[in-house]
Amino acid sequence: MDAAAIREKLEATGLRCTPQRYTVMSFLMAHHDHPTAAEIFAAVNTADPRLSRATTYNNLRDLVEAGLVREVATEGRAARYDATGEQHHHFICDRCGKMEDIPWHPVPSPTANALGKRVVRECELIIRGLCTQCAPHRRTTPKPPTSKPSNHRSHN
Amino acid sequence: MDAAAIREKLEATGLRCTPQRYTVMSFLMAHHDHPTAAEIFAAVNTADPRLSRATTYNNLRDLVEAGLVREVATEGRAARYDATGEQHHHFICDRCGKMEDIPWHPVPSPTANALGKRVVRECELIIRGLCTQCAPHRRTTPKPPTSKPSNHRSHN
DNA sequence: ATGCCAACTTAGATTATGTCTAAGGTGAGA
DNA sequence: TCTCACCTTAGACATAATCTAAGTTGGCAT
Repeated sequence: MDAAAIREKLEATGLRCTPQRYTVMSFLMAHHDHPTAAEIFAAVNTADPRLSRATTYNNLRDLVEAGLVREVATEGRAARYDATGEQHHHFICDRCGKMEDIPWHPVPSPTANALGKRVVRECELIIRGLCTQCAPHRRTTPKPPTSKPSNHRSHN
Repeated sequence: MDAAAIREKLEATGLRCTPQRYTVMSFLMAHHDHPTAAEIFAAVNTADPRLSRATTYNNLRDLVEAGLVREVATEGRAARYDATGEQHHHFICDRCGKMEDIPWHPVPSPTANALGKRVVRECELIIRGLCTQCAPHRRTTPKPPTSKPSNHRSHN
C-alpha cells in the first residue's frame, strides 16, 4: 500500500497523518508477525530517531481506537499488534510459544441461547498445538532456538 | 473437589502437594473468572500470609507446565489463569474489556491444507462484541463502571 | 536415625512493559 | 497572524513478572 493510501486511511478516521503516525502504521502494515510495542518502537526509532517511545505507544493506542490496528490476544505479557487487513485465525505453539496466522475460514457462532443478550462482532479461532518446527520433536528437548525463555526454577 | 482429589491431581504430575501449592490450586478451582496472578496472590496471601508472591508465581508456572492450569489469552497486560476443568470458549467485550466464558461447542479445525505439518491439540473460540451490560448502551458514553481505565491522552 | 539432596519457599532486588506529566511543537481555520 | 486542538517528547512513574541468594522440608540411601 502506498503512502497516499495510508494517509487517506488515517484521515478517514479523523487522525492527522503525522510523520510519526505514518511510520508506525506503515511498519505495521509491512509486518504481519504480530510485533510487540517494544519491537515496533525499536524498529521505527531506528528508522527515525525522532520517534519517541511515548509517541509509539500513543500512536498504537490511537490506531487501535480508530480500528486500523488490532491488539491480538496472547498469553505473553507484551501486547502484540496487527494491522487489520484481511481476517485470520491464530495458531499458538505449545512448545515454543510462536504465534502464526492461519487463513481465514468462517466459524460457527455459539447458539443465541449461549450468548444471551451479547452482541457478537466477530469470532476468531485460537488453535493450539505444535508448530511446523516443533511437531517433529514432540516432547524431546524443552525449547527450540528463539522462544519464550521459560527458564523454570533452575535453582542453584 | 475435595482435598484428597487435589492432592492426587498434583502428585500424578510429579508435583509435591505443599500447603502453598494446594492453596493456589484450590483457589483456582474455586474461581472461574480468570483471575490475574496479582489477584490470586492477594487472595491466597490473605488466606495464608505465609504464602509469598514469588511462590504464587512459581506455583502458577509449575501448574501451567503440568497442564493443570492454563494461562488464558487476553489483550490485557496481566496474565490470567484458569483451572482446566471443562473446556469453554471466551467472549471479550469490546467496550468494557470483560472476559466471560461461553459454553463449549466443538468448532471446525482449519483444513489440513492450511495447517501444513502443524499438530493441533485444541481449537478455542474468541468471540468479540458487546457484553450483556454494554450491549444496550451501544456507542453512547465511553465506559461502564469497573473496566480498563482507557483514559486516552486526555492532555491538560 | 541420620545426613543428603532435590524440591520447594521466601523477601527483596531487578527487569520488562506500559502510562503519565509537563512542556513544547504544528497546522488549519478564524 | 493568532489560536487552539492535536500531537510529540523526555523522563518520571506505575505495574507485572522474574531473578537472586538464602533458608526449609521431606523422602530416601546409607
